[in-house]
Amino acid sequence: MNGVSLSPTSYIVLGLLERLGGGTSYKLKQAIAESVGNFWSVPHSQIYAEPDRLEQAGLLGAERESGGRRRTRYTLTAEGLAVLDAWREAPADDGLPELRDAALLRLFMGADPGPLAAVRERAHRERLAHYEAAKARDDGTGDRGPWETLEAGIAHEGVSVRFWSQLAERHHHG
Amino acid sequence: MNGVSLSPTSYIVLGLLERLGGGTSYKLKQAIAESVGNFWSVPHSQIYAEPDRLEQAGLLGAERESGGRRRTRYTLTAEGLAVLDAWREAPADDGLPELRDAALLRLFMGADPGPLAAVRERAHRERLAHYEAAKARDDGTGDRGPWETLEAGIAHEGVSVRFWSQLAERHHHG
DNA sequence: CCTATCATGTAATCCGTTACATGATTAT
DNA sequence: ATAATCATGTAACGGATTACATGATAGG
Repeated sequence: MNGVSLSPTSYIVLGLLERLGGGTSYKLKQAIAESVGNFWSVPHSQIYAEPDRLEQAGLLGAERESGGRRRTRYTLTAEGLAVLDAWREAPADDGLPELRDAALLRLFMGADPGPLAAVRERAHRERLAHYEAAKARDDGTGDRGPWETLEAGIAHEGVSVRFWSQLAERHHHG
Repeated sequence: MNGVSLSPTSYIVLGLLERLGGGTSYKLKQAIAESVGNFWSVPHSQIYAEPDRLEQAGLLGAERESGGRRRTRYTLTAEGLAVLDAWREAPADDGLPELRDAALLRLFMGADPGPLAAVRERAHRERLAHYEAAKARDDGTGDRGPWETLEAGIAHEGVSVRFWSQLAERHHHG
């Protein structure tokens, strides 16, 4: 029982390395960008720093190239897999998420809703379209997890579009 | 034009101090807890640290008690108000928010949806009820901003309840 | 009076943001 | 060859998280 405390970023790294069967930080970066990054992004400097920490903790093994690109390839250790499994099976004691929407913050603090709503409506419509395209490309044969979270994303983008478009309507002639 | 770069936390402090007409960090803490903190919380240590920074930057004035509780009372300076106004009037160039829901992360990474969904459905229902109670208490005479953001919160909690309850249904017998 | 909770901060550490830097490929 | 972009990191800084600490006030 070593007491390393792991962050969501840690589990993203562990989980994707499991799915990919190991890989470099750059590989992770790509994998995040097109999947989990849609609802939980990780800056690329962290994608290089975090596997290092996990290696120190014994959850990853690393092989470093000496020549060429000198890249480092990480793989899950048995302990890393155990930790990942334990996290998946643990009771979900996470706190509820917050919206943390900077546009809502401006609105709350008294910004003019008109321009704000117009900009946000467009942006959310685009993201919604992007998610729906991704869903259309999905043939349903892969893991369930990513598919479910995509559904969640679509649902939330839907209400965002409705919220901002209604707000825009109430303010576009005033 | 001094180049202090302000964070969302900064604007929360500035905006609430404007609304409250000045106050101590503890007063801010309470004000955040019952309003903007619902979608953008700030840890209490930051609520003590941030006004200090803003004072250094000349955006707040501070009066420190010498006896008793030795508390510090902050007020907006003219420059602070100008900065707050500029932010409210600026084009909304903020990036879209991310869900960053730890339960979605577990789901994505392969956790069993059943227990997860049951727990989250309950939690979101409670928060939804809490928001709706707050809405019922609102007599509509106050600022629009908080009311609009409350609407946004209700809408998002609604889809969260639907998402997790549907997921729970699909998994509660198997 | 004693204890619990309110009120008010400070400190250590860690993580995220941003910027810097540079070697490898690919395209022209 | 040269330029562009891909790939792979490092470093500095600041803000967030977490823990520690302690003086006031209220309730019993």
